[in-house]
Amino acid sequence: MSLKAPSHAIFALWTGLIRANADLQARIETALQAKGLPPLAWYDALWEIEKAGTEGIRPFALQDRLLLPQYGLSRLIERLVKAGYVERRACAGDGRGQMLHLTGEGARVRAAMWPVYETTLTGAVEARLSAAETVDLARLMQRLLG
Amino acid sequence: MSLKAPSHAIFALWTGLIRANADLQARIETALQAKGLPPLAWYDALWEIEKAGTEGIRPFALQDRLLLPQYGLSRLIERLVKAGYVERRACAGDGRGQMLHLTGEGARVRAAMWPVYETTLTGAVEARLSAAETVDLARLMQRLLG
DNA sequence: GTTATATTAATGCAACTGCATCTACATAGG
DNA sequence: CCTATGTAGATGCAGTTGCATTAATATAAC
Repeated sequence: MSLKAPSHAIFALWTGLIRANADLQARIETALQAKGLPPLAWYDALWEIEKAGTEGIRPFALQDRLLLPQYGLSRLIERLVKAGYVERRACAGDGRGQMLHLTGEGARVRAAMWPVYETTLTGAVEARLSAAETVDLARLMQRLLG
Repeated sequence: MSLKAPSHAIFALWTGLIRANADLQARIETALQAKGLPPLAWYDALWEIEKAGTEGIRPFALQDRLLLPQYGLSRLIERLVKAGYVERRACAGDGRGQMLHLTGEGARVRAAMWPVYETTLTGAVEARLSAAETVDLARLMQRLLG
């Protein structure tokens, strides 16, 4: 039978998690901001909408993927629309709903964000972890998520 | 010489980090809120101030430990003072500064938060990771932090 | 069809955050 | 002493978030 982890190990994990998250997030946001690009949260939304293609996608379907509450998503979409990156279209078959579509400008901005996002993140991780450690850490993190 | 981790492993790590952080944070905040206790951010501040004892502590000294910007800390302290959990006292030798002290009520609330915090966090982690995995994960996270 | 319940999305309001700036005091250089 | 620069902390404002509620439509029960 397995022993329980001592509380201090769990708290070391927890504080490490918080700090690593804050550190990486800050690096990415700073890099994006330095290039005059939108915040990271927009990237994920634009990407999910872009993947939906000509079909479009319903807001409620984005909710789980984006880890946002309903009103948070509603307002994020509102901003994306106002910025001209996303279009709302009526939803055939459900009068309550809407289909979201990426505009050309939205695609352009998403594409511009990607290399900044990617190089900042991989740069920061590779500076500190070997390939093997990265894989191990990713695997353990998945286990932590159940 | 070591190989670079493939980008997908780094992104798996990154999304795992975000989700694990959000998941644990949400559990703790929910548990605290369910007991009518203040948010998690208050705990750390109260605890640091409590550790400072009768000496008290200067706000700028809390900044690094609490991972807050200067104005964020200023306002957190403002709320803690208004709630009656913290006292500001004049700072001998530096007219700009102040010394922060925990009140009895502050200590009581901090103490009430602890078991909720602790059991929620350890419960969530122990449900998914063995002791060995927890230690490994904590160690790798430290490495990620440089 | 009518009523009850559920789902999609938006919104009023208060609290909170980020950014830039400001005030007050401290320290250094002349 | 006086001025210049640095540091501690607060704050105005605009933008964002959380919570609760609302509006509109859909589905289920009768």
